[in-house]
Amino acid sequence: MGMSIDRNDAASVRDTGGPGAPRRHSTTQILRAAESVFARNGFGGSSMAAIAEAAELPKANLHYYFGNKEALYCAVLEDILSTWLADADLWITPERSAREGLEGYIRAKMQWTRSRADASRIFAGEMLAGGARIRHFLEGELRDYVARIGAVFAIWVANGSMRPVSAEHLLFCIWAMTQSYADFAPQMDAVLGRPSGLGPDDYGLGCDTILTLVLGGTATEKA
Amino acid sequence: MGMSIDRNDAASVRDTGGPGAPRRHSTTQILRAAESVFARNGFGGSSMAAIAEAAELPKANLHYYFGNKEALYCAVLEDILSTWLADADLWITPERSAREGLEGYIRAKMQWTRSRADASRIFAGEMLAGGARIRHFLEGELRDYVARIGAVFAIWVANGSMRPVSAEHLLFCIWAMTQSYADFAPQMDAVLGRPSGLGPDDYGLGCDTILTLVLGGTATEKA
DNA sequence: GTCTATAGTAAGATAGAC
DNA sequence: GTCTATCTTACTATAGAC
Repeated sequence: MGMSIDRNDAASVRDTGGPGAPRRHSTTQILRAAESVFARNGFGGSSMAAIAEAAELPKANLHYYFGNKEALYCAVLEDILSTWLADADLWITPERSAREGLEGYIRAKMQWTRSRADASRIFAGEMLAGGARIRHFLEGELRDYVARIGAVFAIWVANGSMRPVSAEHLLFCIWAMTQSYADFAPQMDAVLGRPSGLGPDDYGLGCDTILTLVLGGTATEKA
Repeated sequence: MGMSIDRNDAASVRDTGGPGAPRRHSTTQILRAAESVFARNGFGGSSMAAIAEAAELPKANLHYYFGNKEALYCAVLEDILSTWLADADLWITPERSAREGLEGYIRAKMQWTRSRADASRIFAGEMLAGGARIRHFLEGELRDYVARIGAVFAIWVANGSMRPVSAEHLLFCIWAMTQSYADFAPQMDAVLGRPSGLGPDDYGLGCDTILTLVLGGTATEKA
């Protein structure tokens, strides 16, 4: 009467790398396809059939692995949120100066936006929809994260390397600017005349512009 | 064999204020409801039934006035785009200093975001979806608008009231920051602990933060 | 575990009475 | 012009063969 390892229940299978490998392959394939489809069409605008086609898998497999559309969408969201909070604890520390910390954080956020553009779009779409499905994240982890960063900002202000600003609103601004390079990409492509998307130089100039604003607006000469 | 004025074709009826009044009332009602529903659910996630219910009108009336869902959505978009370009020509002028012009422009954009939050969300949603329906706007009017503003920025740089920055990227940043106060409202509500939405003080502090960044990063002492 | 076939439902759109 | 009833399609989800 030990635990059955191979029963037909999606949640129970261990990711051992052996028998779980095909499952891992399928779920990864599905999650990847779902991220791409949800990013463009939002939750309501995406069909399970479209995701199945993008994943090159029969429609029924999606239900086998994730149950229903809502659960699949939430799985995609969870995957995104798990990477969203990275980088701050690395860069926003009392040991660094405001200038050094903010620059590192902004560059890291910009890199996240570039490497995970669809994730950024799904996050934005969920916000437009009211954010009900990530309430626990917004009011819990994210709020704590902002408080933690705010505490470091306060230290930077105290030791004179940062001008006093609202930590919350400064972060809102940084997130808005960096993520807009994914969320509003069509606008930028059109204005800059890049029919096939922005290139490294565009992201570089965009990042420099954000740094100019944030450092110019917050860092002191001492920073 | 003259033109028939009162035939049952939606496009042919003049908006004279007399017989056209009920039509105007219905179309306004529908557009208002559609803006609210599309803002939250995107194009694909919104149903004609939901819009009809919000407009307190039978579903068939929507098709009578707008033909189909796509046309209704585009009508909403057109209405939004027609107000999006306002304010720049008023504030971004060579006669003003960089500081004065940018501050006026940013305050106006922030006011637009507050008064037309759903419009901002629909614009964002269309961008997430790829922006195919507003290509002509992005590549035409918007691009010209950016070029016009860029010319004034160049003058400001030349007369020493502005530090050299990329006009395009600076505008991207300003739009991203101001519009995020509508698009990402749930995030801000959660982080700031405002269950019933941001208040005037929050928008004031947000606007001040944006001004600190933009003016601190671009305006010279001379501005 | 994988896939085909299908049940059940919701959506866009229209016909036709009033 | 307005609204009810309905047609047709597309979607979510599942049953059941393999």
